[in-house]
Amino acid sequence: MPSERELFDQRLSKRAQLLESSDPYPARVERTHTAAEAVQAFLDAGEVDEQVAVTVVGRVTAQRVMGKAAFLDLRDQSGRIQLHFRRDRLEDFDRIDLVDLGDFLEVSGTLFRTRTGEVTVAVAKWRIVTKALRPLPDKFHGLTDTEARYRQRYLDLIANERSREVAFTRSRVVSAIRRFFLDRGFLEVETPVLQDNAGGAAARPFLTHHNALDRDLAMRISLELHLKRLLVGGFEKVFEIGRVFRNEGISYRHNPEFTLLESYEAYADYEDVARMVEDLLGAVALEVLGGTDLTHGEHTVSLQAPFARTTYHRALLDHTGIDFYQYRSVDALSEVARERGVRTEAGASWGTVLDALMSEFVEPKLIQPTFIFDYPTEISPLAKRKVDDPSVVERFELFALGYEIANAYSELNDPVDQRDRMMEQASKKAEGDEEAEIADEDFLVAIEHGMPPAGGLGIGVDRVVQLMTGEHSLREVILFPTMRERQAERHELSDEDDGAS
RNA sequence: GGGCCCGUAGCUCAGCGGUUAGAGCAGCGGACUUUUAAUCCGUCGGUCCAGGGUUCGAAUCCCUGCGGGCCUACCA
Repeated sequence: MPSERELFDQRLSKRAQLLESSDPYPARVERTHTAAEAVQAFLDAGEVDEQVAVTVVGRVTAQRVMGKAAFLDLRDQSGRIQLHFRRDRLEDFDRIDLVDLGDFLEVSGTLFRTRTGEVTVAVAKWRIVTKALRPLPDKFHGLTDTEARYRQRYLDLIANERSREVAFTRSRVVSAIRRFFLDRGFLEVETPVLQDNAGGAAARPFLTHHNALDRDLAMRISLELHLKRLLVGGFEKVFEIGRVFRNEGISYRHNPEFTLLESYEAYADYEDVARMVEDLLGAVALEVLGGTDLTHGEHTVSLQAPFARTTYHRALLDHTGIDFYQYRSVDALSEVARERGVRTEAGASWGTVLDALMSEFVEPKLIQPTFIFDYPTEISPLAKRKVDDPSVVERFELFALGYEIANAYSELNDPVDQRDRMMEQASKKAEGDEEAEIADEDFLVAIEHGMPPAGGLGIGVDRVVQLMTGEHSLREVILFPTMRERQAERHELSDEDDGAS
């Protein structure tokens, strides 16, 4: 019955038939072994047929029915195990007609090895524990339609081993990061997602509204300003792994919500943080991959410390021949940028033009992990100035495979300088720069009470997962990436009568 | 945002101006008690993304829209 409607109705009617004698959705199921454990138990018991009894549960992924016998494949999270049903052993053998691919079964029996060598459950007792109403993707070709893979990730996870692997790797990356910080004595905290003002990064926020308070709120774009308040409060090492939201374009490198790690350590500076980042990435790679080398297409990247280091000024000079100290005005700088084919927008600031040059000529070349130190003050309003050159700050970014992995500074804790720089950002914002930093008065008041010298760090966790998995698109490492709204869903089949047909 | 490509059965795909749009898998009926992409016979199944246009004739060509992918630009 090929139309979606017919397939659905057919399964509904099987469900109704099951209901006559049993519950196709029981709350309680038995399980003595996972699929993998069952096979192992058979091996451990000396591979004697029909000796080891197991009860396994899982989803039916293949059926090979032969009149008086049937083989079904049952899959659980641990793997797959084959089931053998025989008419001469089962009074309810014919009920396998009510089983469809995708149903969940609870099966008890003993283990044996088939003629072709596969460890198999000789089924003595079985029942359907979840009746599925919609068909699964093609058992052989799987699900390849990228849109369907993202919109219906559960189908992707059923059909594609790789998608499961990436999800597992992501989980391991996050727990490795968390363990790294906890082991170093950092306190894990959670700070507000809903805020008066979204600050701490150059990005546009999502805006929302609290009805009871009749108050507009913004969703956070970074974790920074609240974590620093905790430094004021006396915590010396804090970190947060949390979702942030940026109201910007969507691409294979950008999702409107992504996971950011930020850490702050009192009495450390950015040099200390750089060493910590080397340790962190090495530790994560070791735990997730078992080594510090990883291959990405034609590139082999080594996360073995120490990473290459250069400065913003040096890197730009090396890759473009531009010595930005020679071009102190926006106009002069824009002119050389234009000569090199970098178009700059009308209201672009000096720092923005520099950043455009870096993005164009330097960052794509940074395949091996490379620290870029000492950023222009103008594009780093929350970082502490270098003592010997106030036009640059103690800030580094770490690049690998051509994209930014980490961003860190010696945190600006002079409240007067901070206020001045926030006001400068605020006036840019007033002039129409939507990504300029806001002046957060509450934050300024906080640091006016004294924030200890500290090294801060931000890492895009999704990017680290990309690095570790070798996935090209961010959407492959985010289980449910943001998608455009889909109109005219044609999936609403269930509001017909649910028994009959 | 710009450029290129894609959208046909539940899934994977063919058909690219000419009868009534096809195949494999899945489904349904039948045969088959150790199969594993089971096999064999039969069979059901389509808003060819949507709307408009060109044409004697459109899944096929053109336009618009919707959705997606890749590349590119900003951010992490």
